[in-house]
Amino acid sequence: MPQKDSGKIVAKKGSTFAEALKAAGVKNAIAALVDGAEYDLSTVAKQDTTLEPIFPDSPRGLKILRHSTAHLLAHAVMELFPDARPNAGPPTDDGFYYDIDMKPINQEDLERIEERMHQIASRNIAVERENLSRKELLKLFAWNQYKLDKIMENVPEGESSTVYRQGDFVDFCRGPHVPSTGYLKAFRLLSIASTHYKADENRPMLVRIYGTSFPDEKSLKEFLKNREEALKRDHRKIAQEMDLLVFNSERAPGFPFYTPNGMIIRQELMNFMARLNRQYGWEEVSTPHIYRDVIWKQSGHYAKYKPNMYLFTLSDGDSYGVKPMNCPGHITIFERTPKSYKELPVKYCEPGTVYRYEKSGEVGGLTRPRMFTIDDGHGFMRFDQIVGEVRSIMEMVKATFSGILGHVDMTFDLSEIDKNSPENYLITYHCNRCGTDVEARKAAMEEELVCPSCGSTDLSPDFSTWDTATGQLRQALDEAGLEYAENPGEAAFYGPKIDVHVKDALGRMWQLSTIQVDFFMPTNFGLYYINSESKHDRIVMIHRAIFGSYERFMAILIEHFAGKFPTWLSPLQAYIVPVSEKFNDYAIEVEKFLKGSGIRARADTGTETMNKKIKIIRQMRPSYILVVGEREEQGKSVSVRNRKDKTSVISLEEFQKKLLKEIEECRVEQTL
RNA sequence: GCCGCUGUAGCUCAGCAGGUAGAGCAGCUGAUUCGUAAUCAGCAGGUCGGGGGUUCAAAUCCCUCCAGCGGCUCCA
Repeated sequence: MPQKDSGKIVAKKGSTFAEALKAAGVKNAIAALVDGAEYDLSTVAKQDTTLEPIFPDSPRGLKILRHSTAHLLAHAVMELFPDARPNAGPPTDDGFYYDIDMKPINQEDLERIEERMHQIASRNIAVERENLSRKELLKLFAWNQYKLDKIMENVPEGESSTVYRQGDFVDFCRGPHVPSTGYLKAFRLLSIASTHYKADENRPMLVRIYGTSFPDEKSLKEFLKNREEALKRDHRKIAQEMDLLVFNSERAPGFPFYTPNGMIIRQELMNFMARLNRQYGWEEVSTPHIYRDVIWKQSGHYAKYKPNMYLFTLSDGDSYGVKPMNCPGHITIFERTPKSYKELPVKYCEPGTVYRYEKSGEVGGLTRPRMFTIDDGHGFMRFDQIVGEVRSIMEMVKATFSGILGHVDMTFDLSEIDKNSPENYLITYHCNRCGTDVEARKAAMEEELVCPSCGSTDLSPDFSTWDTATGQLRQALDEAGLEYAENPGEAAFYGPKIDVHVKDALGRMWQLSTIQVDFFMPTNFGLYYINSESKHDRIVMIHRAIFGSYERFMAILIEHFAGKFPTWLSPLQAYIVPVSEKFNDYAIEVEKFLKGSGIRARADTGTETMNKKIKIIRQMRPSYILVVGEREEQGKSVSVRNRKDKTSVISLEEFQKKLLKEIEECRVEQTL
């Protein structure tokens, strides 16, 4: 059993951390924590040192374990492929990888490498840390340009750094690592991929081997089982089985086509959102999909987004762009009349379909399509209204996910400006000579920023607008009692934002909702309102989406529910099977009765046997299977089989009543 | 876009030391009328992703294009 926190352990001067832990009766530790820094167990205390053991089942320990397993991987590769040149092998969220310059390998090679890793692990070779001077390091790794690059980048002239050695294998590394290869027991190589050195297309291609590692076999098995489950739930596979959508790779690569079944789910989600929007004061509008290029120039999308847009020019010379975003359309509606401060906020929403050209290698399934529909909303408001509106949107977010998933496990990010690189953002600059304020995003400018009134180049960034807006987002989160992570540098260039992540049934986090404050576009479009002093004042826009996109959200729901949608979303709510042809009439009667109240019911009067029908319909994942025969016909009842294969006999009217209630309430669990 | 893998019937896949295609399911026809996870028989279905080349002969070998999948953020 892994040990719990064993309180304070002191390594006496001159003894190793391993000895100290042993003396304290601590077993299974793989490293030690001293003042927040991680150390090898072989570290010798320079003075009496208070340390904390790191166990492999803790987050820190797991990282170390996986990092060591990455070394083991490189070690095995070097034994099998002496020409290989390892680059980098870090731990990741659920395992590790190692990037190696070598000839492409196949699945068999992967198995051989894994086998060799087990061999090396069982040799239980000590993993030893050595401190070497820069010069020694460069000499040691003279054979490997990648390591040389790292040494030169990371070890200043005249300084030293560390390597880790296990037998013949040595790696330039900060560590810490497990004491010996024998600590690595439960690991598995998962896949072969490839990657450019430093993610730069112009640099050489490296083989990336992914793997994972756990403290024990049981956790590994669990992980692999989970992974397999995720594969089984792949939305592309289930969407195929349930006939929800198709892709036609020749006619429209990357564009989803919804079939009638898929459209049912999509439509239900849209209805759900439409209702919520009405409830929270978001008015639905509809905007064109194609615009003259002038609007894209004005919005700034051309400057930043042009390579991802579908553009065309007609024979009369007019150029058009298909919309990659909905905001310009909503702005066009908003600006049709001047607005008084009393009218704000104005909130428009639309299930807005956008088209974005994704490079061929980037498209895939519903998560990266080239066309998707955002449950988009743009609020136009005064500065002082941000907090209230953000809070209201947060309520919508909560209502949405607790309503659809039945529980809410969410995390929040507050993405802020990186004040060290103001040039990347649209901010105000204050002229130090004449006091004029000018707004600019320096990174997008070709010439130096000068004061528009006096021509001075002495301008200082003024973060006050950003600070206020960020403060308002923070306040909204605080007032809602939510915990959140603050991420400097993650803001959009036009304003700070809140991102919402939701956990699915497999424990994966998905970024869904986003709430963004925007100063940029209102400026570009010259949006204003008339304040109480009859003066023009600045409009602030909030962009928000709750599902994100219908496509992506559907994909996530498919995987979350493994296709077994709550009844209100299910394309087939009642599948009716007559016991034999004799009862076809009653089956049709049941179908008609249920359909009459809007239930998606289908009687199968085909010539197959009942058993076969039940078997085949399984992949369509109907909510309920109704078997009807003589008894049911006599008693005007149905034999109901739910998704857990529980059967019950109930009167037809009662069934209809209960089903309607289940649908009406968007119940996640079946009630029958 | 780049790298690797893959592309054979509606679906899942076999065939690939080169000798012009095969199975199961789905579909169609007929028989069967059946109480909760596949009744039986027959039929039909593919210019093997597109194009080019090598060859007497290409699904199979070579080139090229297209598409799908996994990666291309985690840094020693």
